[in-house]
Amino acid sequence: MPRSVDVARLAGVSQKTVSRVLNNEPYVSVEVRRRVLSAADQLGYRLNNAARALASGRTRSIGVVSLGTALFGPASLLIGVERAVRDAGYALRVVNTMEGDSSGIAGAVESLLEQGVDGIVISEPIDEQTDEQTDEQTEPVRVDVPVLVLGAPSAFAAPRVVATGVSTRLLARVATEHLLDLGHASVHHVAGPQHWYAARDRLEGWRAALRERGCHEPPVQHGDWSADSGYAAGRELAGDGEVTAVFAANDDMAIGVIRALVEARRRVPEEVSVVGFDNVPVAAYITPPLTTVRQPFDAVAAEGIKLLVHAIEQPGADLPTASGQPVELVVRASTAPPPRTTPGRRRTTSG
Amino acid sequence: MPRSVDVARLAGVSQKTVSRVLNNEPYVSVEVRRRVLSAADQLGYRLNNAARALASGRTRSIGVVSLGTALFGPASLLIGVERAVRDAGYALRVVNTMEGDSSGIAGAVESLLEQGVDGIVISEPIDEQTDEQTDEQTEPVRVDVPVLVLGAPSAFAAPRVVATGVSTRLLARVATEHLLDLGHASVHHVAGPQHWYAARDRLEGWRAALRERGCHEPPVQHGDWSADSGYAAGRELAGDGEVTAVFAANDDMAIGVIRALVEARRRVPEEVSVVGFDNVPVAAYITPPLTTVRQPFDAVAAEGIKLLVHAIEQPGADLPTASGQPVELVVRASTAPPPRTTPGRRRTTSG
DNA sequence: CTGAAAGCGCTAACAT
DNA sequence: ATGTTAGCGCTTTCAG
Repeated sequence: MPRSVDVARLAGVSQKTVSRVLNNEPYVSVEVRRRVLSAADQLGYRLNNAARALASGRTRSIGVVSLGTALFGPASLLIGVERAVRDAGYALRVVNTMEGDSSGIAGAVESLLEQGVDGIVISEPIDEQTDEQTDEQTEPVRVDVPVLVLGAPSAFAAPRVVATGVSTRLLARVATEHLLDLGHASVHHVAGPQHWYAARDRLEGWRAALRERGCHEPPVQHGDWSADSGYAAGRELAGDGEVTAVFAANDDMAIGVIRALVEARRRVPEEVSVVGFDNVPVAAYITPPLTTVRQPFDAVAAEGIKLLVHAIEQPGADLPTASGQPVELVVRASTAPPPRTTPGRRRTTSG
Repeated sequence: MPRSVDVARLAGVSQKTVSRVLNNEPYVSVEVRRRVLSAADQLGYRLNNAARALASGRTRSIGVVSLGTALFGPASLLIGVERAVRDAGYALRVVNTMEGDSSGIAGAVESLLEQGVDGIVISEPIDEQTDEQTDEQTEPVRVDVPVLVLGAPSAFAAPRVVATGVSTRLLARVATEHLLDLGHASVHHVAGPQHWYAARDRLEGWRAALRERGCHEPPVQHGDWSADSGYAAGRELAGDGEVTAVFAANDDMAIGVIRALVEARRRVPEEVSVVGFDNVPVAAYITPPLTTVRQPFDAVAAEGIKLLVHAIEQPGADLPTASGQPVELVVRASTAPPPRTTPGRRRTTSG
């Protein structure tokens, strides 16, 4: 493996000059730069990042703590993060925390810190297990690099938390209002697992919309993001004659709900409208095509990483460019006005 | 930041002994080990990986070149890879190659090599652009670490390629045979983009099944994995009265196909059967529930990483434990026997 | 079982 | 605009 001294020798310059060229530092003549580059190329020279990191104290890498799930949301967010990190000239290191992991986020952060990262992204964190027995005096990790928390405020206590993701509450609200605007008396909700901030956030958005319109708040169905759980919730809902509109916290659950309704001979959208969340690629092609709201994952990731990199490179004041992403409701065929009912003659199931 | 000498001082031992303890090297008395560990804990000591890498020449990290897509297959594979890598005690670095990337895989590999990785995983590679103008004398990257290619043989020329992923051909074959077994005269295929090895592989599996049974091979429809493209293919297929069975190269496209058929008033599965590929989580909940084949992503990733780590740690002979994964066809409601037709009276659309 | 010395390949400060 | 001198914090010999 050729080292920078080898390049220097071949180019007839000092080793430091090679370093200058490779780091695009100023004060290098064009001629020398050319010679160095050519020598490096000729030798097939590759910079040794470990040495660079050791000497400079910076690794030029960012670590991300992500959920080990192929769910559309987390997966899309990770892709956005990788792209943004790479564009910023950093390398990406990934640690997944499986749900129910004992060490959890703290352990993942610890391992990233040990690897040496200049910044950390915590993507869509879920609440730590606060079981009594797990609490073996877990002293909080000492985090000395900036941390970007994507999708949950205050989920991680660290000195340098730079941004605390997007609120999907507004999106949930828009989804709910869409149904209300169609004339539905109220909207049922199939929520995600409540130890996910994203799930709680959407639930609150739904609740807020209902309150503002003075609508009755029906009991919440709880799912785990899977179509499977949506199906289970849908079976409950299908038995309730009051249900005319359902907002599911993600598209997969919405698909499960629709399936349950269809099996129960409740027509979608004629009898029951369903709205999802995410706009997964197949949303437009299921039957009926699903009305949903699109999440701007790439934009969120890009903006977050911009902030994080800023915090890494200029540890001064940070710019809270909370440039609100546009809300995009995608209306398809799964939503419609409620079935006509003569007021007063409406059959009620609730006691 | 405390260093290992600080720990040594506090524990009253030499710095080398600290190193021994932290690396679980033998020949350290229990008492000394305890003292060192306690001192390290007390100081909040964290090993510096850059220094370790510089001194040892190994980074204990593995790099993965992945596609920047949230498609179920690639995303699932990445998760499996992360898990396996972590279980093996390595860190994971990720570089995505966006489709149509000019530098492509070679560039991604180069950047991983510069970061310093002990091994490289190339996940589901697509063919490099072989356009004339892109061929600017791209000298092949000099790769001096073992490489694991997941999902495509010989896609990357390197001295130490250890394994060359699973063949999905067999799975495609099983899917096709399922339709043939139901009594269909032939099976149409909606293929993935042909610069993906996975797509070609499945196409060949389909073709092999047809050939073996002496079936006529209808023209192939080409998609890009999206439900959108499946829908377009489905519209073509819907217009052809001969079509009674369709095998799509992934579930998303299958969903698109079904949508197109439904819109064209061709009933699934009564008139046309559809089989997908992957067993995405919603497959069971669309209408009709989709028959598909499951891919064992986790097992594939685990086995591949096992091989890679072996190649890294014992650069001797490698064990080709090609322990074939079990094939799993998931039969649901989207497939059924073909509609009854009186021989000779069948309406034909083709000229 | 434990320790001392010698780097790993680079960047950071200070020359020149 | 370029070169010199010190380390960065570990692991690796090699001695005890």
